[in-house]
Amino acid sequence: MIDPKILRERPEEVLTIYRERLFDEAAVTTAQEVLKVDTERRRLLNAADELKAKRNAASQGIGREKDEAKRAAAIKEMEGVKAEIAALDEKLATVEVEFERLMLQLPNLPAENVPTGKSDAQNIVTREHGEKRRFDFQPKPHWEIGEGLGIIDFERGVKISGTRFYVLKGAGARLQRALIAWMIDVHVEQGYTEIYPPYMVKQACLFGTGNLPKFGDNLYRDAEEDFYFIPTAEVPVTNLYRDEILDAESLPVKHVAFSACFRREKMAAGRDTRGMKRGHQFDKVEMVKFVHPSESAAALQQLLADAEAILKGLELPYRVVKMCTGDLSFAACEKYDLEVFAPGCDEWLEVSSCSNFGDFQARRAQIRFKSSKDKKDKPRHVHTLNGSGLALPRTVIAVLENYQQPDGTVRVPSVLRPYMGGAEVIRKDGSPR
RNA sequence: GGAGAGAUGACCGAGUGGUCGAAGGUGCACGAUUGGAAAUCGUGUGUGUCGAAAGGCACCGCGGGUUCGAAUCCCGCUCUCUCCGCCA
Repeated sequence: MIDPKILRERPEEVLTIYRERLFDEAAVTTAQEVLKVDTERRRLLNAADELKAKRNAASQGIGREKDEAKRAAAIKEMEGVKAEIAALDEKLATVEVEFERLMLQLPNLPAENVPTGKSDAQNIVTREHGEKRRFDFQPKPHWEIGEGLGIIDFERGVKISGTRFYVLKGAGARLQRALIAWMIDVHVEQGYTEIYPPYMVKQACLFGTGNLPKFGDNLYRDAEEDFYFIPTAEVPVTNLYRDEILDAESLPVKHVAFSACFRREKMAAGRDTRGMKRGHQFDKVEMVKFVHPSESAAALQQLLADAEAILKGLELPYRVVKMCTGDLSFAACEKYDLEVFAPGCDEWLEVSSCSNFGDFQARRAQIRFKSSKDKKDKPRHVHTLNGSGLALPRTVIAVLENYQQPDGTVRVPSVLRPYMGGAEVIRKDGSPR
């Protein structure tokens, strides 16, 4: 949620940003409605508060009044006031619900340094790292490598769960598990505290991170109870401190969490159906930070570097892409993607997305901080950031495709060998078919 | 799933219709005292919202109701604890 005060005090500025930076006319319209509703809201609020002040004063008087006749008269008068208050409160409640509903739909405002652009075409490749490997044979896509080695079973995945599901087996499953364990270890080393979060959360959590109300059609949920399956560990981990006031001295708080992620991918129907690039369920290691507002810009750069350390450790060629305003996600004010090159499918795969949300999520989730030392310090919203470090299936794809050999085997990246029982090469494991 | 008990500020705990945003204690912060500390004494110590300010309003698990007035009464819900059942 953006700060309602900014919208109220500098409406033209906000509208211009929505129109000329985000190219989001729906947001412009919504913001204009918010302004109207807000004016009405404050009018009703002031009127109701005034009457309540009158009632409270009178009620105290009634409590002290000994004269029965005067007492009865005062009560009689207050009955009228009571009805007026009830009427105003009812209107106010309606207006407040509307205000909230609209505010939750407004996207975050981009940071100043975010380039203006309408689509991903205006994104900027900030830097590239590592050379694309030169092959003296035709590199295969991961689905061929995986099936050849008997470590990915697409057919059975579809049989038991349907399209967009696959099964990892033997060294394939182990490779993924090795990556998870190693990545978490790296991030812990970087100062992140490991979290094992619930994979199912209450609806309020999704409003907190900004997935709801706008993106509900990408979420799985329990039909009977208030449970949503998390689309990313960002949701439970960010909500860890929902409705809390953190000690300013404890910032920055840095967490790393591994979790399965569940996404309906309805919007992307038909896209990336081949291989394991886009599934309904995938694993991801996620970093989440809660920082002082003055430090979030630097914290984003560090977060990016922390994610990049994984790709560097794996010795995979990657590039850093800075999102332009039009490609920024709903809740982010600044965002970078990390794309790894997969020579088999011959494309850059997005394996990480590192975002600074400013106070947007903190405002929705009411995550604040205050100094425990300085008594005059008022609670303020923290800034939240998160970034994948990294998304698993695509990292597995990149490893398989970049480390493949002409005979169909795959070398194990050296950092993973200790996590793979010392194995240096993945060979055909003798699958039952 | 069945039965019972409970939910008040950072924490403990009082409060069963009126000056209660909430006694008392602990903790914490600042000050006094001290060579320094402990002990002691004093002062202070929630959040949100509206307002230029003065100040107002709201919040005692959550939501509704009764009343001129609700932390206190009524209804619904959630959560926690104990016992039983079941289970990884």
